[in-house]
Amino acid sequence: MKRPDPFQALCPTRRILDRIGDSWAVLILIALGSGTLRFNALKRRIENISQKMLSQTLKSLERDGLVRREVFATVPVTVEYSLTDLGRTLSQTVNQLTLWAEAHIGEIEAAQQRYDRGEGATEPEGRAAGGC
Amino acid sequence: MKRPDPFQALCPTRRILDRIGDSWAVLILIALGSGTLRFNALKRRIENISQKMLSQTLKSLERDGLVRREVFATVPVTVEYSLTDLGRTLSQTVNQLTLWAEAHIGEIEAAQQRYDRGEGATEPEGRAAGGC
DNA sequence: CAGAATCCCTCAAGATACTG
DNA sequence: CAGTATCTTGAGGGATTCTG
Repeated sequence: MKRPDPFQALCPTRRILDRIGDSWAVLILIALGSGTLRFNALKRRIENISQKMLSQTLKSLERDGLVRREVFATVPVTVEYSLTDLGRTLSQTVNQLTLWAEAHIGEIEAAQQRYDRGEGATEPEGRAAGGC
Repeated sequence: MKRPDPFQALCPTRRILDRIGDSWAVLILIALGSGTLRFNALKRRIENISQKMLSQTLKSLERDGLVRREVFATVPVTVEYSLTDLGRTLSQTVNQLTLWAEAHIGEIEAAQQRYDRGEGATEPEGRAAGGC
């Protein structure tokens, strides 16, 4: 049997990779990883996301079966978003990535400074490394 | 201590996530995961990548300390690319993602069809439709 | 509150051509 | 072979406005 080849542009696996490539989608997955959230709560949680991108990304995540959308007929209407079982497994996998990032961010920044020092970096760099 | 918060736009962790978001970078990481490759070999391996994006992405991966570039003074010149130790650990982490993708592509495609069909059903279908 | 619909504009990526 | 240097485009995303 043939395994999916991510190097071929039309490969389904490639499509998943592209979804991960969507920064907003990943942030939503992470945000919902710690529990159900309403639309505006999600918007407040993820700094700088526009409501357009939020609703658009949520819709495509729902379409992929990763996020569940529940509407409650209150006044005004209430909409809750949560991860499906499938979404939860992806969210956990993505979390591995953020763990890697947190563990290795220091090495990466060190490498960058080394690199920039080797090439024609004429600017006196004053960047502070470390957490947020 | 303060943990990195990926929801803040300037967070280092967010920058790593964005790097993963770079589809070409991920494909290069995967390609080099199975061994050293020369520039044009890499280009042949990854369908549809332009030489511009290849050299550009390689440069930033090198800057991040993920990829090692070695030049041999042959005629014409030979350049070999390989993963650093750091790059290898990231490549393996990314591989988890492709494994997830291969395992769940069927569920996702089923969900999409359900959604496109007027979002009536809620039954989880386990049928696999993947494969390139 | 939870979105849909518009306009608008940048900038990332492709195509092409040239070089050491 | 292994790149660099321009030019051009188009679609992704921001800002804004409107609605059930």
